[in-house]
Amino acid sequence: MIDHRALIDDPQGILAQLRRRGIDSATVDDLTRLVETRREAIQRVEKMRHDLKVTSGEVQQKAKSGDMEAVDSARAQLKSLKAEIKDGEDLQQKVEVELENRILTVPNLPQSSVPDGPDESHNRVERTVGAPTQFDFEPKPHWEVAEKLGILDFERATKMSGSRFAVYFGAGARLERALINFMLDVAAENGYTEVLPPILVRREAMLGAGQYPKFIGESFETLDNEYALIPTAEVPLANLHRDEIIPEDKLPLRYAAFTPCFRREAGAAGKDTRGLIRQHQFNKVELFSYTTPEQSIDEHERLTDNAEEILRRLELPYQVISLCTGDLGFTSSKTYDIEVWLPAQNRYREISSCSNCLDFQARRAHIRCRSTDGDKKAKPRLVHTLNGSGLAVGRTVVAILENYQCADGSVVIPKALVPYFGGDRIALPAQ
RNA sequence: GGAGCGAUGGCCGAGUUGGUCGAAGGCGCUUGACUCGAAAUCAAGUGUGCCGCAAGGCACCGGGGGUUCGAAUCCCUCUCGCUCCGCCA
Repeated sequence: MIDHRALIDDPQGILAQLRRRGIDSATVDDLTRLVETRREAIQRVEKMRHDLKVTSGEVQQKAKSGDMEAVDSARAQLKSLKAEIKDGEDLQQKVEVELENRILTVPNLPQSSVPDGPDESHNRVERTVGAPTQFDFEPKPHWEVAEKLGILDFERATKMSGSRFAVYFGAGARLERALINFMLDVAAENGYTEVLPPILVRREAMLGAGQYPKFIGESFETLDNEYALIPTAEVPLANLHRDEIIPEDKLPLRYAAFTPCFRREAGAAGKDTRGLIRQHQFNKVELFSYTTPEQSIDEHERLTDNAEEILRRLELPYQVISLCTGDLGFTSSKTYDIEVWLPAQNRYREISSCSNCLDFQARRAHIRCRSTDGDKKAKPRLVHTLNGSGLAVGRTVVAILENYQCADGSVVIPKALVPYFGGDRIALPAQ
């Protein structure tokens, strides 16, 4: 959620930044008007409440002195004031609800270093690491590799769950598990505290993380609508410090969480229907940082590098791109996508997305920090939050199966993963 | 699932015949005095948000709603916690 104070202080500045994301001036004008209406409503109500308070005290004095006639007439008078206040409060609440509803649909302001552009074709490649894997045979898509090895079964998954699900068998299940452990260990080395959070959360948690109300249609909920299945561990991690004031010397706080993630993929009908790329349920290790406002720009680079480190250690070729304003996620002020090379698709595909939300999530979730050195009178400030996949596990399996496949159909296990996997190759099953 | 009890400031804990209570007291913390320094002692200060240029004002005693001129205090409801019973692992 953007800062509504800023709409009064610098509406032109806000408009200029939101324009880059395709928000028109009418929207900003509406919001600014609402903010001002709200202010007027508050001032009117507070004035009346003040009068009520003072006069109410006088009633007590009169009652004490036994002047019951004066008490009765004051009561009648206050009763009508009370009714006026009630009307004023209703109006104020109406304005505030409307402002809230409107402002919740406004995306975060992009950082100046974010490239402009309407769609992904304007994303900027920041760096490329490694070169596309070379083969002396035609590399197969991962689902063919996997089915031949007997480690992934998409058809049987439909028996219990329908499309966009997979069953892992044997070495496949083991590979997924090895990757999870490997990623969590690397995260721990980099200073992240491991967290195993609930994956069923209340709607307020979805709101706090910025998923709701915008993406209600993307989520799975329980039948009573009491709980939502998390679409990413970002949701529980962003709510971890709800309503807290964190001493600044504790920041940055870094967390890594392995969780399953659940997404309807409502807008993706027909896309990536084969294989592990786009599933309703997938595993992910998520990295999350809470920082002071001063730290977040640097932390964004660090967090992205921590995610890249997984690919470097697995010796998988990748590139890092900076999303343009039109491709930026709702809550993000700047996002780096890490894309891994997939030989069978002959292109790079997203395997991680690292975003700096600045104070956008913190404002909704009431997460603040306070200076710890000297200045005890310092006002609490909103923290900055950052998140990134480190990495999407299923897609990492895809990348390994495709990049490490051999002509005979077997798959080599990346060296860094051998101790976790307990072997250096997935061989074809004996006939 | 049934019955009962509870939720107050960083922590502990008063306040529940409604009235000046943002809230006693203690602890903790900050600053000052004393001290070579520390401890002890003494004094003062010590929540958050919103509106306001400011002075100041308004709100908040788990969340929401109600009664009343006036509610931390009364009523309803939700969430969370504890105790007992039942049920399940």
